[in-house]
Amino acid sequence: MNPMTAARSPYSSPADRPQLGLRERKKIKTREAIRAATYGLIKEQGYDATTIEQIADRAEVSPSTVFRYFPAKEDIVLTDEYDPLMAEELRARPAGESWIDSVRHVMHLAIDANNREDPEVARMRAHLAAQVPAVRSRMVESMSQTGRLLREAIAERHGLDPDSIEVRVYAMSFIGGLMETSMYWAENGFKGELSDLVDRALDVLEHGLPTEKP
Amino acid sequence: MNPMTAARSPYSSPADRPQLGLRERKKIKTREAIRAATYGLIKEQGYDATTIEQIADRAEVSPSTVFRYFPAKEDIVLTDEYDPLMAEELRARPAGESWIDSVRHVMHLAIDANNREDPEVARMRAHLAAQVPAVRSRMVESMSQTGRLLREAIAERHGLDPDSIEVRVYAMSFIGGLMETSMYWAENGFKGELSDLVDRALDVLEHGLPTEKP
DNA sequence: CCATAAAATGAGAGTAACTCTCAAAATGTA
DNA sequence: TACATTTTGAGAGTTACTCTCATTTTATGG
Repeated sequence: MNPMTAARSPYSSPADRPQLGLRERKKIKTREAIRAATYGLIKEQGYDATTIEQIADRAEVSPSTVFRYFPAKEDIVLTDEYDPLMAEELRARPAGESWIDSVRHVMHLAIDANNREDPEVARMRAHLAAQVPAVRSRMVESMSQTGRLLREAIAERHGLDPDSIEVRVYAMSFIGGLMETSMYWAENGFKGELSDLVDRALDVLEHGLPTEKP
Repeated sequence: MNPMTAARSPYSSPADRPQLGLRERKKIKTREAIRAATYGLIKEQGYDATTIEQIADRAEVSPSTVFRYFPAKEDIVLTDEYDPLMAEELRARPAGESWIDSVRHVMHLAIDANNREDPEVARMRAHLAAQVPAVRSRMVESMSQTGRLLREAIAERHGLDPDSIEVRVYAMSFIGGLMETSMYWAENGFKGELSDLVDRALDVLEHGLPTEKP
């Protein structure tokens, strides 16, 4: 599942593209050039002030090419390719483990992988999602997509129909809760560990609100 | 709160604009003309094929005016002005009543009001939200906005900080669950009563998933 | 190594949703 | 009726995105 600030595949180090043809390697380089240009420009000017033309210029490709690699501007900063991996990971968890513990485990995995990759980019994504409606919206869409995988994992565990309203509502309430966790993190200046916030969020999703104020 | 397919204020019948000046009355008429034109065109051609220019033509105003009344195309079909009313209603519920029951009550109120107003439009909104990403996205934004009001009501009831991650996550999980309910309703051809689906959704949000498959 | 197929790129034209500005028209008020 | 205020329309400009087609670049088989 989307760890809310997901980057590339957790296991894709720069070294793992060995016997790819020149064509494929070039494509990867272009993709990364576009992304790097975009992050750079956004850091300098902000999201809205950054145009596709500027991105294309800095990445040394044409605007057409930018759109060939990413369907929309928001996707340049967001796209994560490994949501399916996480869903798989979820399903691979021992059947005896409680649902919440499985989610917790997978979320921690994802966050760790992400931090190992590029913690700054991870924060930038969360920040953009919190600030820019278009980015946030795209992120919600992406997480909802993942929600469909979630449903199946949930349904399997609980012996329910993945298309029942119960499972759908349950899955989406998780998505909503985790999305909000990311927003909270960004809005509060990335204070503390994201994993700790996720733990607190999962507690709420499991048990509801704590009974009394501390 | 957004009853997922909200229309105008539940209490605004055509008769309730009595001693408004000519100016105000005209504005309301223009607003409704734009909306009517939009719904008509969408029904005929679909959302994407309907342009602002066509809408302006049919409503007999200029495109500029359309944008003056609605900030974006999606807002023409969505805008509901009474989310705050629902939040107020929520807070007005007896303090002894359980949180879930309060939400249930208010949701039923909203759905009823909506059905009384224009059930076809209510369905059309849900349908568009399910089909058109831009509309769905705008709806999520709108519900999240409402979420902020929700937080306060929740915090008040539970004696918690409305800005704590716990309350935020809890509120957003409700939003997510109710949003999904609307999608489910639309995707399944509006079969059955929306209120019944909402009840089932709230059960899940309160108690988690049912233990066994029927 | 060369010819040829296949894929990727760039250039350019086109669309549609907005935004801004300014002058004209409609309305309210004295 | 005159004047101030508000609302509207017209038009120009920006930008994200789409489509098409010619050109370049890479892969492949002889």
